[in-house]
This record gives sequence, structure tokens and C-alpha cells, in this order.
Amino acid sequence: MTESDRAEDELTPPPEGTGAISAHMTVDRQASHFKRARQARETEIVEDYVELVADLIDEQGEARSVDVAKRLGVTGATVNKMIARLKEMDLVNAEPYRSVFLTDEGRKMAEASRARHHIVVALLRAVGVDEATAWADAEGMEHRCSPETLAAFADFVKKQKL
Amino acid sequence: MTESDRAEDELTPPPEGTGAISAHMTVDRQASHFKRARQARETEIVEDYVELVADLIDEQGEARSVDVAKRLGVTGATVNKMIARLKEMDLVNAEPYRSVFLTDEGRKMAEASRARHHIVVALLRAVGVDEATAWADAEGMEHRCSPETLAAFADFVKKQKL
DNA sequence: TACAATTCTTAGCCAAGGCTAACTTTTTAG
DNA sequence: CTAAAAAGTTAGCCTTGGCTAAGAATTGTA
Ligand SMILES: [Mn+2]
Ligand SMILES: [Mn+2]
Ligand SMILES: [Mn+2]
Ligand SMILES: [Mn+2]
Repeated sequence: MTESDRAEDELTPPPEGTGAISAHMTVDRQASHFKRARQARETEIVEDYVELVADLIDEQGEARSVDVAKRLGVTGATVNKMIARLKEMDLVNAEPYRSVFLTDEGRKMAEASRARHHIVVALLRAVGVDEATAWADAEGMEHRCSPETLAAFADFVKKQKL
Repeated sequence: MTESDRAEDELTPPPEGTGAISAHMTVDRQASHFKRARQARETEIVEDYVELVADLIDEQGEARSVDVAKRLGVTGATVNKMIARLKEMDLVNAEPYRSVFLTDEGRKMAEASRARHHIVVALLRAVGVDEATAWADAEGMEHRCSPETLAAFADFVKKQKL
């Protein structure tokens, strides 16, 4: 197969009913989708920790690392290391042997994550997903929805409720 | 705050309108959601590579690693290492300096990923997300939907079309 | 108050998935 | 056929996010 057969970065006509690149898709556009996806993949763990710290503070008055560990299903050592990173990122304040607090920035991220999380659950419920599955799947999907998609979800849920 | 105030692994009454743990959620259940999410996070890169290899084969007759790299937006070295892993996992066959082929297992995974990918795009379109955003967001969400959710999506799209 | 249980910290390990730089092989053009 | 360009390989580096094991600090209880 020679280079001229390939038409690298051109629009390629969709060959058959395969999953191949289609009219609106170019090599560069696809690469940028993958890059955004990798970016979101990087931030999702941080978002989960911060949201969970907020949940614990709001439910129990404080976020102890042992509770963070239990709810995430990871070890205390893992939590400890992550808390250090969050501190470095100015998302939390933490002193040795004391529980964890959110900075203003951290609280903001937590609220945003929580809101996204709830919109995704609501959308899943609205299209017929059962509650248990909705909560399970939302834990991953929540981090991968753009603001545009979240807006569409919120809109849809609201309209569908009327 | 003492231990008895906390009621660790019991159902906790939702304190306020916060995002806190709610009736159907326990510490263990939440931990298992996070574990599933971490699992999906691990497999998603493999799925993307395999699906993309299938796309290239179906569109262009072969999957060259330079094309995989271009579409993913990563370097050739990165692709090379991942191809070695996929080979180890029996998802692809590959010889040095030659292009990549899917094993039966790899083809199966590719078809499944592709199908999921398309269902997610269709769902997003169906609830009002524009095409560009739908393709962008689906690239991440596709890996985080359970079979149950995908079934609900397919169902919803089908009904909504009538 | 003492001691036991719990929690927290630290060190060291590992795999995944990126990268750059240098080199080899294959492919293309002249 | 040969030289240049393109593609592929390899080595070495880095960060992230897990883990275990060992020990230190805190907290609960007798
Ligand atoms: Mn969340
Ligand atoms: Mn999550
Ligand atoms: Mn896909
Ligand atoms: Mn993807």
C-alpha cells in the first residue's frame, strides 16, 4: 500500500458500515478528542478525592483519612500520598495526624463535581437506567462530560419531568 | 467526635441538601463503585488502541503504527510499547517493522467497543448534544457505561426515533 | 494513668502510559 | 541502484496511583 492510496489527513469517505472515520472526522480532530480524554482521565481521581472529602465534611463534620480510604476502597497509605498532592495543589489544608479540610478552591471543585455527578445520575434515571446502575456508572461518566453535554442533560431532565 | 457519633457502615440519613451519602448508599457499596471505576479506567486505553487498529484496518487495509500514533496524538515510541502489551494480551499479532493485525479476540473487543461508542454518540445526539460535542465526549464516556446502561441507551434512542 | 486499639506516616516497591533521543530498517524518489 | 525520507525500535526517563510492611502518634478504655 503506497502513501498516495492513503490520503492521510483528508476527509476519508466512510468505506462501509464499519466504525471507520466519518465525514465530520479528521485525523487531527480525532487526535484532539483523544487528548481531551487523556486529560479528563488524569483529573478524575483528584475530583473523586475532593468530592469525597467534601461529602465527609458535610456528613460527619470532618474528613478523616481512614474514612476516605474506606469509601474509596484503597489503603490509608494511598490516601496519605494523595492528600499530600491535593495539598500541593492547594485544594486542601492538612496537618499531620489531623483530618483534612478544603480550601476555597477545593470546595469549589467539590461543589462542581457534585453537581455534575448528580446531573449524570438524573440523566441516566431519565432514560430508564435503574437507580443502582445509575449511581455505579455515574461514578465514572461524570468526569467525561463537557459543560455542553451537562447542559443538555440538565435541560433534557427538566423537560422530561414536565 | 467519637466513634459512636459516626455510624460508620450504616445507612446514614442524608443530612441536608448536600451531596452526601444517601439512603441507598453504604460505605461498602460506594467503595465498590469506585473499584469498578478504577477497573474501567485501566482498560480504556487498551480498548481505544484496539478499536483504532480495527478502524485503520477496515478503512485502509492495514494498521501502521505511525497512523495509530497520529490519530491518538501520541508518539511512535508510546504506540510501540502499547502494541507490545496488546500482543502479550493476545489482542494483536505484530512482527517487527510490519503493521499490526487483530487476533480473533482483538477483533471481538474492537467490535464491542465500536458498538458501545456508537450507542453513546446516538444517546448524546438524542438528548440534544450537538454532533461535534457528542463525538468528543463519547471518546471518554463509552468506556464507563455498563451493559445495563448501554441497553437503556439503545432502547431510548430507538423509542425516541419512532 | 496505663495499655490496647486505632489511625496515621513513611519507605520502598510496582505497573501503566506518557515522553525524548539515538539508532536501524524499510520505503520512496531520483 | 543509491541516497534521502519515513517509519519503526530501543533505552532511559518521568509521573501517577496503586500496594505492603514497619513504626509512630493518637485515642479509647480498663
Ligand atoms: Mn463524583
Ligand atoms: Mn467519580
Ligand atoms: Mn471508542
Ligand atoms: Mn475512548
